[in-house]
Amino acid sequence: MTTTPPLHGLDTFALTIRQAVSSAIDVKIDLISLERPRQESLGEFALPCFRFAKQAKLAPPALASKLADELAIENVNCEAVGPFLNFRIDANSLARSIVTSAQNDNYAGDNQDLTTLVEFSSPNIAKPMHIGHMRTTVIGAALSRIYSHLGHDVKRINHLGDWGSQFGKLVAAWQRWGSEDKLNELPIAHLLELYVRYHEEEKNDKTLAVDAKKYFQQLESGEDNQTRATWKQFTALSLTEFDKVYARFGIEFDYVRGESWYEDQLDDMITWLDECGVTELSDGATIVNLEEQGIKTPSLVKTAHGTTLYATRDLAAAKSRWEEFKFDHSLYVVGAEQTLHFQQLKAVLSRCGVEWEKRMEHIPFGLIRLTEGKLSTREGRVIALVDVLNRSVELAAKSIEQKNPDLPNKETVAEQVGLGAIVFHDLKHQRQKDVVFDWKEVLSFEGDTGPYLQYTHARCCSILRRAEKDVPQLDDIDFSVLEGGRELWVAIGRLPQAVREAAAKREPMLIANALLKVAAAGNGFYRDNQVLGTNDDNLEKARLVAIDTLRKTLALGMKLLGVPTPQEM
RNA sequence: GCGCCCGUAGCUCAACUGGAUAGAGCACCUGACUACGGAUCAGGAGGUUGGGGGUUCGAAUCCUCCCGGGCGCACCA
Repeated sequence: MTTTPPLHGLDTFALTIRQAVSSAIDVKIDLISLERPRQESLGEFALPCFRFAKQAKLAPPALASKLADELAIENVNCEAVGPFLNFRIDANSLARSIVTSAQNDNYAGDNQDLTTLVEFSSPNIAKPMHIGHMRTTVIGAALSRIYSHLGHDVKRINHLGDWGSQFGKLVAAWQRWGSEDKLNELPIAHLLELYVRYHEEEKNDKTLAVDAKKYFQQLESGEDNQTRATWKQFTALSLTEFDKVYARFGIEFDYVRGESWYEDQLDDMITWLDECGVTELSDGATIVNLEEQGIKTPSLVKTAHGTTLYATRDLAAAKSRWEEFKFDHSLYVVGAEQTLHFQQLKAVLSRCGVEWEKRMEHIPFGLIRLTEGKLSTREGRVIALVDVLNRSVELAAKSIEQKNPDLPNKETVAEQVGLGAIVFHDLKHQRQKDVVFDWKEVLSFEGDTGPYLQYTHARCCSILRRAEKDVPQLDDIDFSVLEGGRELWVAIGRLPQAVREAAAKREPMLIANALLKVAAAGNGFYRDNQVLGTNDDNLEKARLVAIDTLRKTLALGMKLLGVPTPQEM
């Protein structure tokens, strides 16, 4: 897979500069990596000369100024500032190059021939989705789109929590206190009520736990019994609810496969582990010892009373996916609290001697906490995901009523803005960090927010709409008119690198930050450069193209993140 | 107790993975012309990067020891 990646945005300039420096100081081009100057005013690229000073037998500042004198790069001016060499791209070719590049539909894209699995969202059946599910859903969906844009064949997998002893408990509760009427009316709420009641009464009623175990064994038996029928009903009802949420986020899965989907592969999994010679018995349970892999806690694949566990199912899922997809990458967008589980998973497979285990990767993210403490479904410390969405949309609607009461499609736009705020807020932070859920902050529409991007996008659409003509062809415009937009062109030109880095680090935040810079520069641009009504056809044409390029770039980035792009708001 | 993650402006977060004077938003203060949308823009104030020590040309970033917070540590998922 050593095809050279396509050059987008500032890439062409970076490459030219690196080539020139490489031959000037006789250092392999791979070793020359450009950085960003401290201040944008210094230029677009910087090269710290410390690393090459020794070989050149010059002090870093001397080398920098020597290079500044010697280098002659077309359309690039270089200047030494102390030990740094700063490169500044000629304004005209910057504008021309970036606009041309960003107008391409595949801007920041690639055609990497890879198969990438992304497992994300994965809510539990019979429980409402809460804000804890938001991060995996939003991050997973964003990563999927990013890889897709880079040409990967992406398989989105929703690994529903639809199996396990909890369903024995739920069925036990259902048998005692369940109500068909309530179930039909508010399915998830009723199931949650049963779940909570089970845990309350379990302490005093020992027969509950006995029943729960019995029902789960019935479920696992594979027979077509009453327990299974009940479970199927719960699953279907839950999925209907989940799908409503996914539809609002604009997310589609390629495979909705719960843990139960791997049910008939579990025996084979245990057999396979036995054949690999990695299993042993411990207190009646079947385990895989991982001490040699540096993990003290063994992986438990079968309980003493013969039922399978989370680990068993995930092992089966991993193997099944390998056999089906022969993936290049298999990413698990799952909370950081499950780090040990994934280490164990990979370690077990490693002990079994499979090579593809290395292609599996846990993408952890910090958990969402409330100011009152950790989320707990049982203790009622939850915020339902739909509540967050609804409140945000409601607030967006209010805002529209205030700012733009004549807007057509108010409801649709309110939905787009409300969701955009939430999605962007989630993706703005580094994955790994815990976040404290704060209504005020999540529902903010000002400053570095989703609505800010949407607003900038809408302003562009507005100008283009008022122009009442098609966006001019590129070969028909005078780029010298756009020389003043340096900040904007640089911001747009840096998006492709942000996309590549976001993909490599599995960190959508990098795109979010790059987009904020584009929007900020864009707002400055149309403030300083009046587009319409200048009575200068040449000027208007070029600036229309500029606005269209800004609009297009924002739309691309927002699409990757999952932030809707209304044309008016 | 052991392992992993985190600690940066009053608050929420950045800082190109070792580079230049640590940057944004919120909140606070000041300002924006009958110009394409004020969900915007321009400016001000705000910092001993939790603390000590070390590595080197150079540290928020790397190593080490403390302090503080979070998560996890086999018959739940």
